[in-house]
Amino acid sequence: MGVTKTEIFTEEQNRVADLAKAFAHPARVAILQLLAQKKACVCGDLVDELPLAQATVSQHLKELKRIGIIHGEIDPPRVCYCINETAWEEARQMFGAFFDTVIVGNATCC
Amino acid sequence: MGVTKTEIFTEEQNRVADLAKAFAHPARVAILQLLAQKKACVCGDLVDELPLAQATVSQHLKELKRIGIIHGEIDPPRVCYCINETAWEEARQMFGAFFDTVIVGNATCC
DNA sequence: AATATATATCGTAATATTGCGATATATATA
DNA sequence: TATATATATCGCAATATTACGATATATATT
Repeated sequence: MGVTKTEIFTEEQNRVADLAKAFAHPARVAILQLLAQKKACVCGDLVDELPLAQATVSQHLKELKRIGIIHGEIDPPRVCYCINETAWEEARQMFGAFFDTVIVGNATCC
Repeated sequence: MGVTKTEIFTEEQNRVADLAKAFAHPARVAILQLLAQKKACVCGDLVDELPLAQATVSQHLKELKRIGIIHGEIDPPRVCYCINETAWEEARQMFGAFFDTVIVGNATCC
């Protein structure tokens, strides 16, 4: 169906999934890397760095904003995008906690 | 198009994106949590724990196997799934490194 | 006011994902 | 050999995602 049954999962599971979506496309990974390293901030610079159409980049930025991992500040006629450090920390915590739940070497069956 | 242009991104960017896909659906998050906490290992137990059809769970397991984050061991007629600890560590490293690339509080524009 | 610049949104096409019932497969047991 | 059990795969329908050209919007500059 392509329609995820979000209502049957916990808030945490849905949030982890949503945050993971920010990283689940190489273009968004590239955008986040550029923003994280402050190599680019202005939308147009991101478009220049990426081999994608302006409309496509804008769409990915919109998705990242929806997730909350970045925010944009209007500086007419430009828009400056930055990592939302609060959400970034939230993601770091969530994934960190997640990875720590595995007891390495504790395999009981396989 | 729904067709990602993987060839224009780096190996690392594509790998991060692929690993993130493992976490980018709440059902897969739930599966990984169950496996990580060893609350379930056998496919049928996962199906019992999740409010999804057996075919759907099997499909998610297949995707997780494709990514490499889990592996399955046949124990006829059952299949025991486990976290692939090597890939798990790879993911932990990759995301950890990624999160560390942000220079917190170093905003130059916004 | 007209124009240029930067970004967002619209519309559309192609492909991917999600979900499930039905069915296939493969092994153990009667 | 027939049957039961567990899992995988097939086929389909609905929805989501990705990508881009065209266009809209919004602000500066001439």
